[in-house]
Formats: sequence, structure tokens, C-alpha cells
Amino acid sequence: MLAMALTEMPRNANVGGRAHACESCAARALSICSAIEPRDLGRLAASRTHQCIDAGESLLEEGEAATHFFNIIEGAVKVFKLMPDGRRQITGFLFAGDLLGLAFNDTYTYSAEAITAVKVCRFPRRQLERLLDEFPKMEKRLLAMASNELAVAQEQMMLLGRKTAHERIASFLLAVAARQARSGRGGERITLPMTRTDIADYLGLTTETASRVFTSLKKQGYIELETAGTVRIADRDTLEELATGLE
Amino acid sequence: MLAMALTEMPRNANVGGRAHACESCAARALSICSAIEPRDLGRLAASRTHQCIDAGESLLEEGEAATHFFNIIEGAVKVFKLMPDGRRQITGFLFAGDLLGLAFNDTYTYSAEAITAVKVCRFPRRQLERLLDEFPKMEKRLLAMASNELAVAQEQMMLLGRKTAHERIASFLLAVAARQARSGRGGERITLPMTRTDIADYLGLTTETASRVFTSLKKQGYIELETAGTVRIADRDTLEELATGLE
DNA sequence: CGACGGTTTGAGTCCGGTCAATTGTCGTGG
DNA sequence: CCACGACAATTGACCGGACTCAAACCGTCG
Repeated sequence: MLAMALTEMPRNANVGGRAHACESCAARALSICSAIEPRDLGRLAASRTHQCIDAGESLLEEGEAATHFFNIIEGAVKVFKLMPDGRRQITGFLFAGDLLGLAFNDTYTYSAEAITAVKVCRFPRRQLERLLDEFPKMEKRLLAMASNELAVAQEQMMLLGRKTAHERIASFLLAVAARQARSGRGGERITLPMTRTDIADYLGLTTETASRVFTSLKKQGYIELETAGTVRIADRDTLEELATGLE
Repeated sequence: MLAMALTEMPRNANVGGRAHACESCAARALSICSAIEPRDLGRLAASRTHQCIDAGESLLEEGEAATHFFNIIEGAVKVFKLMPDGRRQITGFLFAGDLLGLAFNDTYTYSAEAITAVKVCRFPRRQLERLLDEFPKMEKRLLAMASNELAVAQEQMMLLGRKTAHERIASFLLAVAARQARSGRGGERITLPMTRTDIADYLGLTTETASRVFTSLKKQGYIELETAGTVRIADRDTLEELATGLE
């Protein structure tokens, strides 16, 4: 069912740089370059599957057997949970370099969907488990990553439980800016690949409120909206005060 | 500063069953009974410190150097984050058997305070790191725990971002009931050691709203309030429908 | 018994949600 | 090239659930 939604990349897309591309992909996938010997990367690469997913397609669904995990090579992904009546909470956005599906349960506890067209590298979970036995340093790395994610999750609880709509949007914009700065694109100009509805579902708001707050921040001169998806941070200091609740 | 707030248990409190008590405590602390050889537990026990903390006292504070972690032997603890203006989000409640402070950052990213009088077993973090090198199985265990906590955190985001006040309280009561059933005390009668304000700060509500919802659920016959802190779940099915959003 | 902290209840307000209409954007096909 | 349709974003009017402020109640403990 999952496989149906996914499109295998044509074999020859990789011809030429195949081994190298996949080794580096494998290494990045596990963020354990320092923990694995380069010569061992080939084995990982052997069982990888490159895939392209269209915007809007599902990568995995809550409740499904957790058989694989993904390394996002390109594009943006949203991770979310649904209530029976359709209410949705997006628990995170993932971008190039992020890992998806690293659950240690039998089934996924969340769904994931492509926001833009996405390239991923898919690994069987069993493979990972074998690797963990072999390279204990990887486990430590994963533990650190999980610990970090947990801290991020707690910060998000603070946002969802206690911040106002303005504070939420300000926090969100700064977080995206920080993330995009970390991964190359520096500067005050940030790109929002997700819709206002996605942003709202991430921040516990409605589309309308999210939109209104964007307009309000623009009118106050804190941000500029070149298009709906391109934001320039005009007054970072004030935005930061807003985000932390000092304003 | 942290140490000031803590009261060393009198040495002789442990005389007699010392070694045994602390070995079992150490084992429980790490939830790795299956991963550590019994004869190795003594080393862990050697560096443990038993402590008693009064209700209301702080166990650790956000920003402090993360030098120790704790095993809660008895009592209830709240974990929370604060905003500069005093807004508070409680990110979790911990009870006997739970671990606290297992961060892999240099400083704690949250504060923790005793709700009731609490007995803890305190370990230096360095000790843990040495053990992790020695017993790789522990790492896997910790990874599974972290992964599980992450799933719980995402569930809480759903609650904070999308559920109504009634749904939040219903979810909370059922979660506490499940937790108390798991740790022995079965049945429909649950104990809430925390105040209404704590519950509200955990669920992203105000004290008043929390209280009103309790009264409302009581009037509808879904729960009974023997005292403010003792709740009998009278209609679990309806409460479950409420919690999941089917009602 | 009286003081104190926690809980409950009441009255009124407001922030963010709902419903609805309009505008903007972009890809497609005539 | 432009008209059209689909979907996202914005804006407006109104509503209501949860918040605020304030008072009363209750249980516990000195």
C-alpha cells in the first residue's frame, strides 16, 4: 500500500556515480560518519532504495508496520497525527538531511506526507538494527538525536500550551530561519514550502488566524511578505522578544 | 545550589539492607536489569546517593549543568518550562520508577519540582556514560525509552494543539488511570497528587477552566469526586470517546 | 478557632474560531 | 496570449469557549 504511492527512481538515474552517491547517502542517513568505517558504508548502500515522491503523496501512515526508515535527500515533509473527526496536529516538518521513521515501536505512531516533491533514501529497519549491534557509536549518536528531539518537542508543548497566536508565528518564523541558516541558505529571507493550513496545524491555530497574524506582523513592519511563501525578517530583535514572550 | 535544596538521607537509614537496596535501586534506575550482570550492579550502587525532597522543593532547574540524573523511588514530580513572564508549561509528571534528567545536553532544558515528598536515587551522569560504553544493551534500552517518550510527547502536542478543555481533562484522567493501573493500583479509583493549577499547566488551561470541567464531568456522571484529589471513573467508555474526540 | 492554600463558582471580556465572501496565484488548454 | 478552473490566501462579520477578575467555599493544620 505504501509502495503503491511511491515511485521507484529509474535504475539508470544512478548509473555513473552510483556507489559514491549511495555511500554518502547512507552515511548521511545515519548521521554517523564518525562512527562507521568508510569501507563499511558499501553494505548499507547495497540495500538502500532511492525514491521520488510527489507533493501531497504519503510516505507512511500511522498504524502501519514500521518496516523502513527514510533519509530525506531533498524537499520538505510534514509529520502529523489525526483525530477521528479530521482534526490534525502537525508535530514536525522535515527537510533535506533529516531522518524519518526512526521508531522503535512495531508500528508508526504518526503519518508523514510530502509537502513538495521529495527525494528520499529508504532503508529497511532490520538493516539498521544489525548495524546498531555492529557499531555501538551509532547508538549513542541516535540517543543524542532522540534526546535533542525530545527537547524540541517540549519547547513545542510550551508553544502550544501557553503562547499567543502572535508568539507562535514569531517563534515559528525564527525557528525556520535558524534551520535554513544552519543548512546553508543564510540571511533574513526564508522560504516556507508549506501552506498556511500546514503552519496553522503545526501551531495549533486555524488557517485564518495564521493568515491574519502574518498580515498583522507585516503591517507592524516586523516582516515582509514577498509572496505568501517568501518571508523577509525585517525586525529580528522585536520578533525574538515576541517569540519569547517579552513583548 | 541544587544541593542546598536537597536533604541527604541519614547514613544509617540504609544500614542493614544497604547493598541490596541500592543494587535493586540501581538496576531499576536504568531499567536495564536484563542488560547488566547482577555482579556489576554493586559498582553502580557505590556512587548512588539516596535523597529525600520535600513537596515543593526543586530537584533541578532549567539551564543548570546537567551533572546528575535521578531515579524516583517514591512520590510525584512535575517537569516544566517557564516563560520570562511566569507562564508555565508542565511537560510531564513523573512517579515511582521513572527516570529524571537523562539529558544528553550540557545543561538541563527543563526544571523539575517535587509535588509530594519524594525519595530519589541520584547518580552522576559520568557514571552513566561509562556504563553505556560497557553495556551496549543499555543504550538500546535507553533508545527505546527515548523513542517511547517521543511518541508520548507527540500525543501531548495533539492534545495541546487540537483538543477542547473537556477532551484534555478526559485524556488526562484516562492516562493517569492507565499509569496507576500499570504500577499496581488497579481499578477505577485514581489519585491526583498534583493541584488543579498543575493539571491546568500540564493541559494548557487555567485553574478555573480545569476546575469547571471537573465539575461538569461530575454533573454529567462520568466521574465522581470523592475529594479534589481522588477521582472515581464512573463511565470509562464515554470518557474514552470524549478523549479521542468521538463524542 | 482562625489563617492559609487550594478549589469552586460567578460575571463579564476577549482572543481566536467559524462561516462566508473575495482576492490572488498558478497551471492548463483553447 | 488569454480565459478558465482549482486551490491557496486574505479579509470581514460574528460567535463562543476559554480566560480574567473577583468572591466565596472548603479542608487542613497550627
